[in-house]
Amino acid sequence: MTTIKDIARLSGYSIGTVSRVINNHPDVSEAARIKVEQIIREQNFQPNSNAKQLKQQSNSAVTIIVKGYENMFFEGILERVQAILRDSGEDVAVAFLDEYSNEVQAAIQLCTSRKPKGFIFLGGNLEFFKQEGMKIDVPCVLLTNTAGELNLENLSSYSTNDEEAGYQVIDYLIRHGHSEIGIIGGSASRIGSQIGFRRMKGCLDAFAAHGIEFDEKLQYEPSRFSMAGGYESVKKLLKKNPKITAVFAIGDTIAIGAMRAIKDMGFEIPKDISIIGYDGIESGRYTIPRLSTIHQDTEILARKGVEDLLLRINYHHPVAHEDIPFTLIEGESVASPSNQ
Amino acid sequence: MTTIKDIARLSGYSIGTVSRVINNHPDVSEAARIKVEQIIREQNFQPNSNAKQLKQQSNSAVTIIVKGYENMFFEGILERVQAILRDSGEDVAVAFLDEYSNEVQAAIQLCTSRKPKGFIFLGGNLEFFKQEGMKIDVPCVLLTNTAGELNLENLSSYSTNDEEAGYQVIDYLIRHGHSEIGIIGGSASRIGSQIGFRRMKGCLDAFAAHGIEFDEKLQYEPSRFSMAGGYESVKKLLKKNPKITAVFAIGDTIAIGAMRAIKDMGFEIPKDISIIGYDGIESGRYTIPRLSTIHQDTEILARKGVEDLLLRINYHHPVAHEDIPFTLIEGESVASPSNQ
DNA sequence: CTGAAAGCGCTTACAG
DNA sequence: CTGAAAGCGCTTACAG
Repeated sequence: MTTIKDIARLSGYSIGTVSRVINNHPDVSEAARIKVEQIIREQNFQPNSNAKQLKQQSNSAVTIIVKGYENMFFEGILERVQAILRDSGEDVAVAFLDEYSNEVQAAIQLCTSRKPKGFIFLGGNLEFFKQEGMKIDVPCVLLTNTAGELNLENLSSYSTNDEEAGYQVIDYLIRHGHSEIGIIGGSASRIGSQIGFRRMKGCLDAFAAHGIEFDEKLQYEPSRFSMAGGYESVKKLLKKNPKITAVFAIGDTIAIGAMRAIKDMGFEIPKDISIIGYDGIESGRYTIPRLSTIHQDTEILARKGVEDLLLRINYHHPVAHEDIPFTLIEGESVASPSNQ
Repeated sequence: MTTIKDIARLSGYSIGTVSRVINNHPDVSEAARIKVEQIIREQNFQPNSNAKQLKQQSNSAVTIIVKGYENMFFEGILERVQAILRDSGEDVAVAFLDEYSNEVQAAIQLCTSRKPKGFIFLGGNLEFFKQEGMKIDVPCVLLTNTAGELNLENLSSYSTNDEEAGYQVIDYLIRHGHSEIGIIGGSASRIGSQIGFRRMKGCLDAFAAHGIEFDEKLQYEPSRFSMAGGYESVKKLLKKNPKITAVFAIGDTIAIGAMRAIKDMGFEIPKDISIIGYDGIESGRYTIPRLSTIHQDTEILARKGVEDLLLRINYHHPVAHEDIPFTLIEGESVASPSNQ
């Protein structure tokens, strides 16, 4: 195997100088840089990352923590994040966690055993970060949830403005003539740290703005972020409240499960029941009928998240919290209620 | 940070002995083992994996190479493989590759730069493995394709019997009264190394067994393993051959895209056109109508693959090639042709 | 700008 | 069964 020693010997420079060239140190002569780079290319030399990391006291891998299995939206982001990271020469480790597990504790443990350079969280509960987020001693980025109010020195976040989007969804449904609107998804707890809560908050504002009442008991049903979750929760919801004419599923994965349940209950979408999702996943463009939804830009989310993390790992940039744009996509799953 | 040095000091034994305890070496006294293990527990000590791997000349991470973006079947396996590997205490790195890229070359490169312990391939082209598979110097497992005939010393494989399953699919459609059957998916090349080809082979046998002709020009259309691919390919197929009454998509992801296209062309499923997929992904149970398909057991696939890899990494077990069972799931997407 | 050298935290012959 | 020591391939003060 070719090591830095070989490159040193072959180039006529010392190991130290070769190392400096590899790491783009400024204090290297042009001549040395050119010569060393040439030899590296000739030998197709790859520095041993274990040795490098041993010195630098960190593992090369950026770890992506995905909260929830079979959440298709996260799968899409994961693919992009991984690809961008790889193009930047970074190693990528992945850990899938249950939707309800403590991702911060998992990260803390990984810090001592694997020493990753940084974390990207796909989904996260702010409550966990508030409790012991600072125990994670490497840069973190939270995607699809806002952590601005936590003000942690090691946590950036990028997400759509969930509140604003929630508002637009309900406003959109109301403008289509719906007044008995159901909402599914998220956990029932009112901690305010869950993504579902922020979307819900926007919904409530929209109901209030239109002077329409919203009875959580009769119009809300919690659900896991899965198709099975959506299937069960919408069934419960429509059974306990047959007056509902439109459903907002706070994730497309949930919405797709719900569509199937609505169909199984004998209703037509959107004639009998309208449904709108959130995320804008690829699958939603192929459902029958096509799913109306709030589209989050996966590409921007992934790119901003990785860029932020790398700048903080390599150049100690400060944390940032940014909204990324969203658009309401009109599919075929929303219509005016037929009894109008 | 606690290092092996601290454990040595605290336990009263040398670094060497501590290392032997950690690595379960036989030549350690019972007393030493107990004492050292106690201190390790007290200190919550985690060995530095970089140092370990530097010595052992390998990286801890098992790397999963996923061939193709947005292939929902692979995403499901990925989640399970990652979880099982993590439960075994293994680090997991992931690399998503384009469906048509050379995964073997990618692996060879990773070997020199990252030194993984082993690879799990989700999808793979046998041709690439035949050419330079032996250049990968760590154990490999190929999932969802059979590599038995290649007889490589470093490659195990687990998959359904694609030929048998392909046979059953066509047999099933023919028994439903279809004779003009279209097939979509896979690449047009007849190398015989692609998964599509094996399924196709079984299909051809079934046509022959029933004495029905199959004109590849008029009844086959290649497609990427994506919903967009399925959408486009079935459109082409039905345009060039309007007599088709049933379509076999060799992957559920393709099938879901195709269903949407069929609908957009003004046909009803299964009244006008029947469709059947392959894989048995979760999403197929929520489509409208539900997708009929060949179900591969993700759990078994993931578990066998990981088990095999670990046994070969740790105990130098021999390679294996095994068929895993499949079942034809009758959804709602296949009916008898209406003009019968 | 460059080189010699210490040291990161481990593993593993070697000697006893 | 145990310890002392070399060495894995790098990075980085330090000295010049």
